[in-house]
Amino acid sequence: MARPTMEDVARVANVSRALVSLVMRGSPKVSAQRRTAVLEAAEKLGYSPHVMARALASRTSTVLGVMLSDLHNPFFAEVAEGLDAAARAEGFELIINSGGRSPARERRALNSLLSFRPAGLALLGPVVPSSAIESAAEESPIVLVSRSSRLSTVDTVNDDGEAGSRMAVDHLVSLGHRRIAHLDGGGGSQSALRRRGYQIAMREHGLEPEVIRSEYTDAAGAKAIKEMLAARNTVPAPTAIVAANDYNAVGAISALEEAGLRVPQDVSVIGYDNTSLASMRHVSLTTIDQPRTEMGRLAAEALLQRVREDRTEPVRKLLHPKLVTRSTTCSPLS
Amino acid sequence: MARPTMEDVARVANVSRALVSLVMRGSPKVSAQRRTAVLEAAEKLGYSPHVMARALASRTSTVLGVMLSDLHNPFFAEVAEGLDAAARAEGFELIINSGGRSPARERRALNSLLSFRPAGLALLGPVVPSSAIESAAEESPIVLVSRSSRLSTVDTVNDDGEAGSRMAVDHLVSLGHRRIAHLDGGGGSQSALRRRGYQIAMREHGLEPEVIRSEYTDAAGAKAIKEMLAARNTVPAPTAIVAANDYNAVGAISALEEAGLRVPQDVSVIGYDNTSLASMRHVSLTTIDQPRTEMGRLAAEALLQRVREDRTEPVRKLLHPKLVTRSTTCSPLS
DNA sequence: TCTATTGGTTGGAGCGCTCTAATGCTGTAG
DNA sequence: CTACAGCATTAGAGCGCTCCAACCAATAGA
Repeated sequence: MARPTMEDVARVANVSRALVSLVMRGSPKVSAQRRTAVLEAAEKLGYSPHVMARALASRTSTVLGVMLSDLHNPFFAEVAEGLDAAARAEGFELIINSGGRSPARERRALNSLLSFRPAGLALLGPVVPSSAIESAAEESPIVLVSRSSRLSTVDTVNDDGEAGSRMAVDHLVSLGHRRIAHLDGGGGSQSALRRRGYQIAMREHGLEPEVIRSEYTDAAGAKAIKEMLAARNTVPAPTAIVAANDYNAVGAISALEEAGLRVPQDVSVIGYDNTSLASMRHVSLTTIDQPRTEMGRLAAEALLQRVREDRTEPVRKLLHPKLVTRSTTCSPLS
Repeated sequence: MARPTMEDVARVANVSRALVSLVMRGSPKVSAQRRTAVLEAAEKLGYSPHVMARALASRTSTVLGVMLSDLHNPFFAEVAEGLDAAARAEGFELIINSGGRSPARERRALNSLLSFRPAGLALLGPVVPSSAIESAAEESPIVLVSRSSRLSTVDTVNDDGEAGSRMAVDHLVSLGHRRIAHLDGGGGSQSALRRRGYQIAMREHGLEPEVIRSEYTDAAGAKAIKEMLAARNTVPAPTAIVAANDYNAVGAISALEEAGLRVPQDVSVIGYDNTSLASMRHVSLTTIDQPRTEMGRLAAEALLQRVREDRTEPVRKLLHPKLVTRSTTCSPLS
């Protein structure tokens, strides 16, 4: 288990440790002859540099910390993949961590990442209070994904949730729907924006918004629909639903079908995120797509700019969502 | 961004750096008075120890590397959570990494993790050739989850895929099914075992096994079913399907429904893994549950035993799956 | 011929920490 | 009053690396 060190390589290659270091970092000021000698020795010994020692000595880290608020949510997984690709291309390593949707666990995860003294930190959909983000920002550059912030020390990458919701409404209106309800995302990070977009679009079309409180889960979506249907006598049921996100939409669809309503013939449903879930044949959900990989790439870019000190003012990236039409929306019957 | 060091804390607390080190590591041989002085100074400065420096100096790492073969698969996410909880309880940090289901990317991910000189490595469903695992095992203790190995240097944690498949068959037979087909997982890690369990169980019940080649994805499941139905004239269609995993099952269900067959009335379908997907109301899939969190915990335990050198012989954990009955299985109609 | 210059190479200090051995300081026994 | 524990504390070396300044040819310019 004892791995060879630079010293070992130097001895075998008959050069100094400093020269090995230069070769390992790909310095141009090494003769071809020595370079191959070093590389051969390294190869022979199975040497690879010790990242931690390197970080310590160089006082610069090549580690980017990533905290996913939820390891289960495929949305974050895909943002992480975009981040990973971009970071790797620039020679950075990713260390990932999960906060389990709980502020307390997130805070611990955050500290754990910080203890690695990363070059930067990407927080995907964090739910910690912004004071925690602020204090973390004193120790490392930070980029937030799917969460906005007024802090001048952090960058943000978000999709335009307001525009996304408007697209959803526009789509339904163009199909002929008039009674369109919105299941909102409760305290979830982007829910206020999505709700606002929905409300604005409805009013623009001269329609009355109807917001139903919900959460970013399928159980909450089902519950909200059930309660809505129970009140059907007093309030006429909508012919279309703009759900908080894909998970919520799937729950809503289940509840609608259990109540004997067909989707989309009786009620159209539109989700948000375009997670892998939505594209599954069995689900085939019309939804609003966020450019997840691109968001990851932009997050990496923002971080790397700060690391290189190309920039100190905060950057606010706002990406454009787009409508993906599948099988859960159609014109209302009547 | 310059964080305080132990030296800074020592200066403020009017003690030596070594004493601060002792306090930070919770040593009992420090007077209460000095301890509080140090802790106060640390608090005041916002000090927290530098994990990398610590690892370097102590020649022991508190980092466990985790490679998920696929960040999107909720199965691995949950194993990772189990690992995380167990590791954290013992004072270890997790660094996670993804291999994106490609051997080449996995190999890189593996090297990246190794370059942190972790205390141990957990590989969840890896697809790299076992030679890569063998050489990694020379540098760090390794535990494999959802992959078996004959290497005496690595531990493994698996569910009993053979038993799981048998449960699936037994369940269907007890409902009265006789024509039960299996969609297999192709080259996926546990697919051979699941296939074998299916075949053995079928023969035990005096039934003829019918294996249809597929993959661990919903698209593959749908494709396999379509091809099967196209051949219906020659081969009578089965009344029940044992799918390779949940994703595969969901694809299969879509294809069946598109062909006008009802699930479960016309065809029962049973998945494998009991991922969050299966429990979604809209899906409500009968499936075989693997104790994912427990698997993560056992993986962490295996690693930590090796780290502490409590053990050098390999350990092979085999967990018992169990049947979860939901809405996609019932007795055949006739 | 004697400096400059350049390009390759190296020793040594030091990153923030741990760990061993040594130190000072009680308090108790001889 | 000396001796010796026993405990709390500390100096100093060293983990594997980077980086700076110094060094040493070998070549070029005067």
